[in-house]
Amino acid sequence: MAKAIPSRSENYSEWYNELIKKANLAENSAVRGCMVIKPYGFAIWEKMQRALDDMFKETGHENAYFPLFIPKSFLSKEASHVEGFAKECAVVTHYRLKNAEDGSGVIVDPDAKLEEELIVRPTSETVIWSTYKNWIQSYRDLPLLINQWANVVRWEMRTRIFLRTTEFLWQEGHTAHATEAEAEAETRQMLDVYATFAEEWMALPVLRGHKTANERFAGAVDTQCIEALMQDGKALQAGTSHFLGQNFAKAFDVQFLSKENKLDYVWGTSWGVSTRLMGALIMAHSDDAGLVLPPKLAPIQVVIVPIYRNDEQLDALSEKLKPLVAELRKAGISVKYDDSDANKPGWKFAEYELRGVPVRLAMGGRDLENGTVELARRDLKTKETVPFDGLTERIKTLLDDIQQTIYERAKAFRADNTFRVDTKEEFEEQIEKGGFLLAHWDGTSETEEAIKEATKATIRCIPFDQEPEAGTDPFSGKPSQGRVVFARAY
RNA sequence: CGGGGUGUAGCGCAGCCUGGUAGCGCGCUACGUUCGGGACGUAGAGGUCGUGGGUUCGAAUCCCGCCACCCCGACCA
Repeated sequence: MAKAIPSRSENYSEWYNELIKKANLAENSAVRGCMVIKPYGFAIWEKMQRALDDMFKETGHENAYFPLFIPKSFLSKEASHVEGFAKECAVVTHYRLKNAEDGSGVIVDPDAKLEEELIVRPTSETVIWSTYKNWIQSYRDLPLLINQWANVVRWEMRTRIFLRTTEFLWQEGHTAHATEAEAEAETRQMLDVYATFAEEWMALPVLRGHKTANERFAGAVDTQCIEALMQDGKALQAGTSHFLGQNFAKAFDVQFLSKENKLDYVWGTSWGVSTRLMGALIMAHSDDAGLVLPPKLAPIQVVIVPIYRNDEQLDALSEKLKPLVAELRKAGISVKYDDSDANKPGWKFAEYELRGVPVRLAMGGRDLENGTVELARRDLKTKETVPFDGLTERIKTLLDDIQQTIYERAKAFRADNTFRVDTKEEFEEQIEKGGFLLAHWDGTSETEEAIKEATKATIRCIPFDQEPEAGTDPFSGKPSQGRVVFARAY
């Protein structure tokens, strides 16, 4: 047991950190708060990117790229936007280094001070809207549907690998529309894209809803989000979509001539998901033996382990297994055939469990005689001996089943950890245990703040499917029209 | 930014209190035996003890500064 990780119940954060390291997803870097994403981890991110990118394209978006640096003056054009991000911006002040006179190394050349300082983008609304001003003149230029894949920097006080790093990777969509209704529809459409991606690809059930004013994106009129529940009972915001109204259009003077020859400001949206999704993926499904990956995002879907005593046996197994590898690949399944002599089968079994490979196929001398293989599934940790013939179909079905089972399991977990609470006492007791709390809220920021102060819980969202229900806020005693979702969050 | 903890071989740690030849386990290399749930033997390689100063005949060990990382809180995707 050379590579065991701590259990979730022992220490959830240590389990999370160790799992990421041991499964070769990522590691901390020489730079504070920044991570190195390792090949295995990046392969998962690439699969996420691919799936999302396809969905963006299907909904009519195009990719582009805008600069890493933002002139300081841009950021201050939208008042609430700058207020939201000012505290966490990295600033470039100089453009040259030189050797120190005393030979102690390189120093910043004081003569190379930038006239206008540059901000490393914490998000790109400002630089993009300053560009849109030039791109948009007429209603014929609209809608403008752009996405970019990029890195951003937010100087956070406390970082946590994948969940909150100083630099992270993401995509940010930025669209401009002729009408308010169209921009609102776009905001909702992209949130639904995220929800579909989370549920169908990540096997992660999510709640969809609006953020409260407190939790809203700096510069947005409305922020919509998908919220997921992690195994430790904490909530995680997995994606956001913002209706920007005409805020950025006005800040950057982006106007267009309508069909009626009237000049008006365009309506905007922006939406994003980040490498934080990796954290969500890990925390939602994995267990004490390691990662559990949904087949649709697993870099390796099937690992094949031959069990042999000598070269002759390996040759005999390979002769049987290599055509299977080819057949599985032809069926679009990613397969690793691990015939390396470096480790014993038992070691390999543990290793691939740690790395979350959904299906393991083992074949030894006995199987060869019987025309069978051993098929093991990572999600349930069960295994069965099955006929060699018809394996490709069987594995395809199995992968689908695993994808479904992981999703259902996460959904059941969420159902078991969602509670309707009606009194302050119930609320305070339950929030300590974790989970989503459905409680009445009087709609005021003051009460929301007070609840956060008292319980560390925030309103994760006002669900789209909120049922109208008369009640009273358990904290303020004031009337409420419906329940919102509270939780402690990452 | 507050509170706590840790920095010694690739990884995990002991040694520090009480200064005196830098150690253990895993991993790594070679060879042999093994191989159906994290194998074993033999022989090896590998460390300016985070960093800068100080005390001392002598510092991983004592003193001061700095840096980094982790955990817990306040801010955030």
